[in-house]
Amino acid sequence: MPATAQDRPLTPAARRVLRVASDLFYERGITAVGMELVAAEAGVTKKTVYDRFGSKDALVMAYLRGRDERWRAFVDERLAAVADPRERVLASFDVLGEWLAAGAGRGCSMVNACAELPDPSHPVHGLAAEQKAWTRELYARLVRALPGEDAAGALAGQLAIVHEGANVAYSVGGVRDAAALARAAADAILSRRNPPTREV
Amino acid sequence: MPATAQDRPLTPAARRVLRVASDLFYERGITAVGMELVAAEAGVTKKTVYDRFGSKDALVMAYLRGRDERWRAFVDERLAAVADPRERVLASFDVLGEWLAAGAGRGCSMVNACAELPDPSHPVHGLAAEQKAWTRELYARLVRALPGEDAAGALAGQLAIVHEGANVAYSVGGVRDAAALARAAADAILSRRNPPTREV
DNA sequence: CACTACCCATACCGGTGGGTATACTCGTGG
DNA sequence: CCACGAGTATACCCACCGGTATGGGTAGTG
Repeated sequence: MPATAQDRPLTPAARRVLRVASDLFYERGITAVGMELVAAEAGVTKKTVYDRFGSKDALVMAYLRGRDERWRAFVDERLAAVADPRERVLASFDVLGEWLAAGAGRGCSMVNACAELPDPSHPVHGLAAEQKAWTRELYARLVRALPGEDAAGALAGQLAIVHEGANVAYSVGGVRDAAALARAAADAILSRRNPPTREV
Repeated sequence: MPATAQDRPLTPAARRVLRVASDLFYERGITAVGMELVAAEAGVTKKTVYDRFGSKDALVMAYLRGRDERWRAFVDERLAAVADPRERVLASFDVLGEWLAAGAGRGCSMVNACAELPDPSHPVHGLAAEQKAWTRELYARLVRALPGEDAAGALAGQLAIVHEGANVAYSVGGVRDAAALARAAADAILSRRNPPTREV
């Protein structure tokens, strides 16, 4: 394991740097934000930033990992409160809607990062793929909890696509009710082989 | 109208520049590709590039407009060959699959451009929003052709989201059969209120 | 006490990138 | 015949950016 990936708890200054960098990278873009700005905004010297994180790439990875962690925790927490398996699938889109409304309307940080750092060998792409796989796995788990569902893989793939699409439609297309539309789409997808109890 | 938006036919050198720039911007990213490289790759001087296009932003806009035009023409041509209204909606996802397979796996140029140029006042965002609106309108038209469909708007929004999601799932998530999954999702969405003739 | 971890301040370097300036060539059409 | 549009070639400017270097300060701890 490379020494860059320190698992030691972050120092106070490093926490400030990471918090500021996360906001700046997400809202203004990774390439558009220089290390000088990050340091200044965090009330810290550039040297401190490089002492703690080593490089801009490493700071970017920390930013993306942190955001992803917060997102997963948010989803897990919200979905745990929903009992009905079918409703839990649909609730995931309400969660997305909440997340989108709370954010800066800049869409998925992973998608943005992949667009900004197009080199496929950049670690960002691995992280993004992993994140998308997590989403598919999430839906696979949720779908398997439905009564008598067999083709969990295909269904999960479809739901993940709807999920992704809502994100883009909201941020790039300006579709304010993207999450609601996505929920409706998911409802239709589920109703195909797995109609809600007592539907017409 | 600003003088920058010249409608005069492009000179041969300008065409070469635009073609080369389109490939480079799409495959390596807008920010990562400098004007010097574009000029060199097109066998042209930087001065020529600036004489023809005025600025990098203008060249980027021309690139995006051209790509969008090609995409729309491709869709229109392919869909015109499909007679059945319902099948035509589904065929739009086959068209997307073909387009994705032929491309460099770098996803939607509009989404990428918005990620790379996050300033909301940048003209790219307007263009991207317009493009997404076109997609929704496309699906609205296709849906209105279905027998007895009333809620065309909501359906079109859902289909557009699926469309967008397939694009992202393919390029960022590495889901090779994203288009097929999207088609299946669209089928489910349509079957909700508009089942195919003679279904179980 | 000395050592280490953490942090501040400032200056610097090499590379790159968007954009401009100057001066010359060549073909075409009024 | 000459003016003009298109293009070549080269050099240049300036700003910014990732990253480094040096050097000093303070608090906790064995």
